[in-house]
Amino acid sequence: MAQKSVRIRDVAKEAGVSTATVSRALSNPELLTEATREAVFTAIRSTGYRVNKAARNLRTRQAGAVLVLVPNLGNPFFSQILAGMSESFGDSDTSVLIADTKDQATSGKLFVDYFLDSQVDGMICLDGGLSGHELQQFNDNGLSDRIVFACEWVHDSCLPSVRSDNARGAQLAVQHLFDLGHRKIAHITGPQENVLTHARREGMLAERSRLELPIKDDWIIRGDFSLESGRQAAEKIISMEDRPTAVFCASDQVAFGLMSTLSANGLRVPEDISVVGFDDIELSEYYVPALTTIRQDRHALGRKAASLLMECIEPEPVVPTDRFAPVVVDVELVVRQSAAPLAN
Amino acid sequence: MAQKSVRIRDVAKEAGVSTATVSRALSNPELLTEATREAVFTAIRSTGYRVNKAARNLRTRQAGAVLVLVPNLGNPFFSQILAGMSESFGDSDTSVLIADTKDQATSGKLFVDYFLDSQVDGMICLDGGLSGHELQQFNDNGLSDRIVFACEWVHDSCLPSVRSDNARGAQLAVQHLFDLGHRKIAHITGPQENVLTHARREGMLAERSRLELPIKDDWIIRGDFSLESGRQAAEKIISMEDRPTAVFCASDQVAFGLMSTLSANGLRVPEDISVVGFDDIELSEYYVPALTTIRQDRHALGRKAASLLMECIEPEPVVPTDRFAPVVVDVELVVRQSAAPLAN
DNA sequence: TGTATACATGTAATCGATTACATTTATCAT
DNA sequence: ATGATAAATGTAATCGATTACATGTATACA
Repeated sequence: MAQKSVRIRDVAKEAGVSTATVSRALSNPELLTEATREAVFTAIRSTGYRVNKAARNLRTRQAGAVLVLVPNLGNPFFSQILAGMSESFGDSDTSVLIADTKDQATSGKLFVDYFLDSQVDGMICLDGGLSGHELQQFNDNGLSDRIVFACEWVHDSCLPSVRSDNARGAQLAVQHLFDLGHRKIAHITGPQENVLTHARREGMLAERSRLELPIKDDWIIRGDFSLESGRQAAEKIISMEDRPTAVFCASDQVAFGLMSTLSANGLRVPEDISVVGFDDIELSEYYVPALTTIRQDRHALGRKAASLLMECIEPEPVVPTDRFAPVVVDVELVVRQSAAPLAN
Repeated sequence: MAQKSVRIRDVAKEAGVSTATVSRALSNPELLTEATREAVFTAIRSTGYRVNKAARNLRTRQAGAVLVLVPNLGNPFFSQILAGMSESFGDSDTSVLIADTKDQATSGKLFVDYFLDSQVDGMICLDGGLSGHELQQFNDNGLSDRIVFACEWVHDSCLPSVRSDNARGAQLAVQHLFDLGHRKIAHITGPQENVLTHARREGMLAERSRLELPIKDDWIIRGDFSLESGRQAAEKIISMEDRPTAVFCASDQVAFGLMSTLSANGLRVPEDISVVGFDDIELSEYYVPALTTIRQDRHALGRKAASLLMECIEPEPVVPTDRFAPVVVDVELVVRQSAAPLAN
């Protein structure tokens, strides 16, 4: 690639040892005598040697990289997760490839190809909506032990995953609204087949019936986590004859879309309608009004997913008995201004 | 990596040709007879052969990957750019590594290391704030012809770059406010050393003097593109005795931070203060009020940066005479609700 | 027919690091 | 002193694809 080419042989010559010894100094320093080790490292420094990753990868049959599949990079929700991951991968000099599952340009390529082309050793998938076909391919190629799901997961597959306590989040949201006096609580869901949609919807329904709140079918409005779906939900709500007084949204983005459109139609948040989101992305604090929401510890999600994956793809993976039990990360209610006591 | 190991030799045997022929079928199909080519591809399909990238990379001294340096992945501004890039890289099966320059976890690693470790062939840098030290290292290693800047760039370096017409954007913003009757126009800048800060500030100053608008030093408020800096700027503005009637912000995020805090302090946008942003991220349309802003064609920026880089790192790079002239992408004023006619 | 030329394909060296196995040296018990 | 054992290091095969060079074959032209 570059013009320089200090090879391991050059270092060996410089240090007066064999290439094997140099290699060992790098990967198993404890096998060497203090003295030789020193000599090798001195030679490495004086020659400016850097190991050639391609050669190493070829020989060790590893890629030194992992793939992270993100449903939508445009959603700022994901950045902190990626930061958490790079923290865990940090020292292991594993590179992180990021692919957007919604990206038209790359959609021709199957994700299993990254493995088959020996480009990555493992994958963290933030998209629970992988097609059964894709998953089947992972299975067929014996790759399913190199996948970790984070945030989302695949319903009733037993792949390892890290996730927030979604049901608990939904419960906190509904309870908060209940405590503020609200009884007519609507919910804007995520996309229909999504596992998060399901977990949050069930959590909210459970809490709603525990509190014996009235249930109306059209207070469950289908969305898809996007700003635009929040806008559409707002239009539905505006046109209802029996309007809810509060709305729990499956994501902060939905809440923004909702509030924006309510406001454009003269409905004030929180005076006329209270709104609670889910995620607590950075912007939530700076929206008008500041969004009351459920905080996911995105950094922890990323960090844990990364270390879980590293355990899986290590040469001698530790296989704890509960390998398939999802790692669940706590959520937290963040009270701001978008939900207020019911006016009467 | 996986257990399977169909090697090029296996394909060759299956097709009754030599490994060289198989290799040629893949990289220079036109060298082969129709018949042999067919035979090879049939064998490839029947064996399920996939080229081993590590081996190819080792032999060709290429990495088949590029690095994209992003100043802050949490800023949704960058996602569309990445999408644009992956569109350009799409067919060339180049992998894209993304690194966040603000990422603590990776900050120990110098970016030049990615090259020296032969992990990437080129780099697109969205951060003009690379230290002189880093840049020097690229020079020292003869790597400066493998870098393309996008959005930001390094002042007075002659590295190729793709950028928006920032001065024009600033001009459009000021002119729009002027047309609405505003004369007292403030500006919240980006970080002090940033090239965008400079370009936009100068653009706004030029337009302001062209229109013979009053100039007050404390109407130029230092920010850093972040939500938080918008909040701080709002506090300064609120406490001014001679308040501007309109504010042009160096980024949408700043505008959000600003509006959020103005609003929390009882100042209405746009009735009391008009606000114009810069970027047009997706959320701008859904803020309350919807943000009037300068749209950057992020997709085009990404697409062009990627193809520019590909030209640079091709085996026989085309060296157009104007290699160092920045590629400039048009901007556009998007009128929404955050800027309104001056009330009097 | 013979020779020059272009074209298609094969042979084998090569990219640079890792590691199984071999060898040497040091340590220790008998 | 001798052999056994462990520790340190070296030798050389290997990972899998690419490609310079060699070889073989077909075509054209004299």
